[in-house]
Amino acid sequence: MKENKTIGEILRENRAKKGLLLRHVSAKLDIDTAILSKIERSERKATKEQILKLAEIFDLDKDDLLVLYLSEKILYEIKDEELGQKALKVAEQKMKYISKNKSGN
Amino acid sequence: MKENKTIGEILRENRAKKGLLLRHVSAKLDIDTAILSKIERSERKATKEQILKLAEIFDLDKDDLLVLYLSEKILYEIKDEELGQKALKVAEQKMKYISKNKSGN
DNA sequence: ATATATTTGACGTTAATTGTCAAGTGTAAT
DNA sequence: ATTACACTTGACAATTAACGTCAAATATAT
Repeated sequence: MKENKTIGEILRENRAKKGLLLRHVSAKLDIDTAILSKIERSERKATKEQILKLAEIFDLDKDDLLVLYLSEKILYEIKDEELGQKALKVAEQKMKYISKNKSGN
Repeated sequence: MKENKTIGEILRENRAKKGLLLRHVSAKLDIDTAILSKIERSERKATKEQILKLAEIFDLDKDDLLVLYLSEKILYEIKDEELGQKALKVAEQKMKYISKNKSGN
């Protein structure tokens, strides 16, 4: 039973839970409501900074939200690629290799 | 015993193996030698089209090279992120979920 | 020293991202 | 049915990043 909501869906749910309007939240982000609307409907991507602010606004765990955000960014890169799955696995391998060989490890 | 060459290193090795100069290969790609030089030293990313041409030029398996290319693109997205590993895993989960729910599956 | 191959960095151009704005749609209450 | 409000949509502008050229600098070999 895996959850599989988009970050946009999560943002919208949390905004509703707090009883906030697009207007309120977008003001805090200092952007037009139009953009926030699009972010919530996955029509646009948020910036990292916006994600961090949103985590604050909704009292969500920043790391959790960031992980979700980054995973969507990754998927965006390979969404139209046949070889996406394989590329992901190779990326993981490389990542492990890199962190193994980090100084101070 | 994992190989861990960059795509740039692979390209340079293969160019050497064929005894070709930057000039020769870059001409086929229709770009300046400067760019190819940078690609080989991982200072620039190639485009997908360039990767496909390079696979042809060096008689390499296109899928293999593309997977490598995509994996580097993915890593590029998260290279400075603490949460990169986690994001990759989540991306893989999502990816599986997506392909499960594809039509004609 | 010349010649050739590669590298470097300053600089355009193009394309993608991020945003605004104004008009449009949906919904609920008067 | 018109007013009011929340949200959505699409055309457009501004900013940033990607992609390229070019000419000068550096290396390497003859």
